[in-house]
Amino acid sequence: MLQQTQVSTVIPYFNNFIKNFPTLNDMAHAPLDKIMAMWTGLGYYSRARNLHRCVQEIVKQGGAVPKTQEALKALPGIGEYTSAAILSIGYNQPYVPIDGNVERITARLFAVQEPLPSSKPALAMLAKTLNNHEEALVRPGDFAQGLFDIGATICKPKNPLCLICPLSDVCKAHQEKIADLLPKKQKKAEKPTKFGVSLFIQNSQGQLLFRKRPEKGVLAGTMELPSTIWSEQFPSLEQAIIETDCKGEYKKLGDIKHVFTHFTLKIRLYALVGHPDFITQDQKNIWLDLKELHHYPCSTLMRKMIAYSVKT
DNA sequence: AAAGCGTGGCA
DNA sequence: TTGCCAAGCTT
Repeated sequence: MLQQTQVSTVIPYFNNFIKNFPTLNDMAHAPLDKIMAMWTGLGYYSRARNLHRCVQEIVKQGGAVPKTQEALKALPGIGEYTSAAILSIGYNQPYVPIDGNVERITARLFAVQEPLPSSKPALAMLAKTLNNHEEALVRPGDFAQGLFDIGATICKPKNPLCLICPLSDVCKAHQEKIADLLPKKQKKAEKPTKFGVSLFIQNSQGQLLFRKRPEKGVLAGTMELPSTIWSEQFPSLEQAIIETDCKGEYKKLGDIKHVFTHFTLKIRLYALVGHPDFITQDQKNIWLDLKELHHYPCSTLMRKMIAYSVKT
């Protein structure tokens, strides 16, 4: 959960997961659908599948979380960082988990001028030397937590609080008064904007028409309103009706904007006038009361669209 | 190996 | 408003 996600965001999700799945065994035997539904709003939905597969694999192997980095990294969703975090915090082994905080601290401590991400290997080499002190090696977990907390609260990306930093004595960037300029970043490509049309379709019982997105790609496996693919410009309503196979008379509701990591999305919303007579009950068409939507995985984008449609 | 993959908070 | 960034992993 914490991968690329702030602690304050994770806490309520974490508590809910622990309540529903007190043991690895509980989660391993839960349906993926339930885990996906509980992940609603947290983003990066492949993490939910990986977590489920990971727990199932551990239970299959006997139920003990592996104690070697090699075995941990072989599990779905666990890479260099997470394996090191488990080993240091969970098993008190002398690993240094290298996240964005540790990279930033390291870049400043050693005044690394090379920009991210190409400096990652060099920063990793340097970061792995940070625990070469007796106190650090006695309590590897506390040492790792300490690095995270310094990064999050003192050695911040902007306006680092060097005046109260316990590392300022040994920080090369601070000595050179360039802490706030590091780490340097390579320029990112400009975000493209994509456009789509989505349809708000309610039946006579007040249920909404949903479909399930493909298991790969953006928002994989989450529920969505019938939608066109997202392309270079707004598709016409006619195109949307053909593409979604939802014939009928529609009225325009308005446009919604949503920002993803690597593109911006603009969605034009239409609502069906009256009730549909064209939708057959089949595999891809799913009618849901809004009250039962929480049993299904649903992106924040889709919740935004639904809220907008209901209000309009 | 570079790109794909969410969302929310904050300057 | 916009851009940055967060306890990264996968392909």
